[in-house]
Amino acid sequence: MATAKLDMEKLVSLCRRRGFIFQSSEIYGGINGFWDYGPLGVELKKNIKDAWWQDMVRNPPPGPDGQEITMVGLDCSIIMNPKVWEASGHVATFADPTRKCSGCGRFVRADQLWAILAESSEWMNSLIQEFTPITGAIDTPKLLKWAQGKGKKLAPNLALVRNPQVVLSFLATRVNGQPDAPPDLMEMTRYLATEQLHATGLQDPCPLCGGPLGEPKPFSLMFESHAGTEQTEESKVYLRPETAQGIFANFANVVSSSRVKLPFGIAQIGKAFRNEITPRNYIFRSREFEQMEIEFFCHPEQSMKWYEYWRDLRKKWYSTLGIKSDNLKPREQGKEELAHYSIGTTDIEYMFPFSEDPQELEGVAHRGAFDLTAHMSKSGKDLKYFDEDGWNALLHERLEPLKNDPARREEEKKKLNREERPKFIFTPHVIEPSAGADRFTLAVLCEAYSADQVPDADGKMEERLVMKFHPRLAPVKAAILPLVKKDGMPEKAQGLYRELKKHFKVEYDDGGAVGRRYRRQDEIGTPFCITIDGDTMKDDTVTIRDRDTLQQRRVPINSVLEEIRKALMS
RNA sequence: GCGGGCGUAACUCAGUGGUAGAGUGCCACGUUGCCAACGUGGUUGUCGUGGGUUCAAAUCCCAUCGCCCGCUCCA
Repeated sequence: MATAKLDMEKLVSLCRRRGFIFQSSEIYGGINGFWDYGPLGVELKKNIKDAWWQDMVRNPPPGPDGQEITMVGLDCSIIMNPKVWEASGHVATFADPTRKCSGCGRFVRADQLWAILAESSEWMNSLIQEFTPITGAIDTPKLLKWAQGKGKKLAPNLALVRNPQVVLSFLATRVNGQPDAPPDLMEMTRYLATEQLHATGLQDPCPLCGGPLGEPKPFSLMFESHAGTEQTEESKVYLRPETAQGIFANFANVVSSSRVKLPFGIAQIGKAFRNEITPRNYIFRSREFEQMEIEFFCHPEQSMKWYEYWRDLRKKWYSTLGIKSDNLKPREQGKEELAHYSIGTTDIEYMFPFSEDPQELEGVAHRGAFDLTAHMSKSGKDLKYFDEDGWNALLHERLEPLKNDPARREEEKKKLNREERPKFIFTPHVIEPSAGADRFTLAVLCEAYSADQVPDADGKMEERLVMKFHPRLAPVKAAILPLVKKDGMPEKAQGLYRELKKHFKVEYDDGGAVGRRYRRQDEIGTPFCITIDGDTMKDDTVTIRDRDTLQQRRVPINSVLEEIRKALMS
């Protein structure tokens, strides 16, 4: 743990120093849970998003039966009609009134308070054995003893524990005042939680520490804003907490406009916002983040096959971009963990250095027909799919034999329309591979970070900091370096630089000794250094230095483009 | 949100009431023919922020913001 934490700090420091990631609004003291990508960070993240788009949308691998699969893209607005979030369940789920304990600061769902107190509150379970609520009898000495013993440990902020004399006297007044209506368990508990009855009225206790709970307040993980001039409840809008709902809301548009047939997927990369209670672990859990999501629509009967396809494909994708499989942990969620709509979910997790446990990079969820059904019922629009191919095939099969008997043919057609056609109209099931672009960027940074030993000019071994990015993801693909700043080398090098920058992000650097320049490139993970030396001037060859092996190869200057391209395809 | 720790240059850090520092980096010039070379010169600060105590505050006190760790939350 100690070494893991150290690595993380070094990584954060490197990312700041070299311009990968900055804290947002730093000159104003920063803002918790928001991050900026610097000049190198933006290249890295863009490469990640481009790789995803290329490999999943433009060139997805064949499906489970070797067939080509259909993928299209979408880019939806961040703010949508708020009804979208009512339909998806986000408004309901997050509008749950929550109460904050002023003692320990923890939050309790208001509607679950008494259930939690009755079932899983440790101090309540202990306290309940000290009195006999059925008769309403109160054993004051027993309660006092509890308050001074077990109570001190279990419920340090409970009024009874903090000030037993006063609390018990309030309770006694109540019991003696209305002997015909003894307090029930709930009322008695509230008395025991109340220290200043006249000032505050009866209090509800925190199930964890016994402290008084505040008023219920709706706690939403969604950021709110207003659209339009008036800031009223009617103009309230939300910043999307996920990109997925924009896809569902556009399902019918895509089907009717782009000639796609089931099964097919819709992909989207975009920002999402969640007002996380505790943003933590660098860019891992931030309040503004970017998702790379696919909603893959398929026939319900084939959905398990597609679920497995995406689960396996998505894990493999991370490996092809240089994430060691040892650090990648697919984890099938347990039944109790699953969201209520999900038939199955696999989290693809990564062993980040900041945690002993693997943390989620991506969730591949089988969402069934939940989302389309929800939007159908909320919007009143038909989002079912009509399998025309299947229907036409059936028509052909049944009507072809009757082609010489028009009357029977017509009759059979009517019958099929009545009895068989509805079977080809259904709500597709959805497989959702939902990846975090920032989380993967962080994983790539963690995975790439390494220190090795290399000999310096005197042959002495010394530490070298190197970011071993996959060439495809590296923010800079190659550095063009004149060995020395004379004899026409800079000019020659600049010529090559101008040629290469048409194709890739490359850097030109003629400052200082070449060794220093190599190390600088190592630290930002540039896979290749192209050096122009004296021989280049004679025979138009250059050396290509490999970041990881430090080996140099001499190649013709006009083959450099192809050499880099080859590495990017690997 | 609670508890604990921390906050000084781009980075790592020293500085415990009396002139704000070091190393690294970065920039320029010279030199330099292959792995953080060398020389010379230069560069960087609201000491996180605000207030208080004091003749005097990076240093002591209070508040606040941010970061880290733990709790909690994570559809």
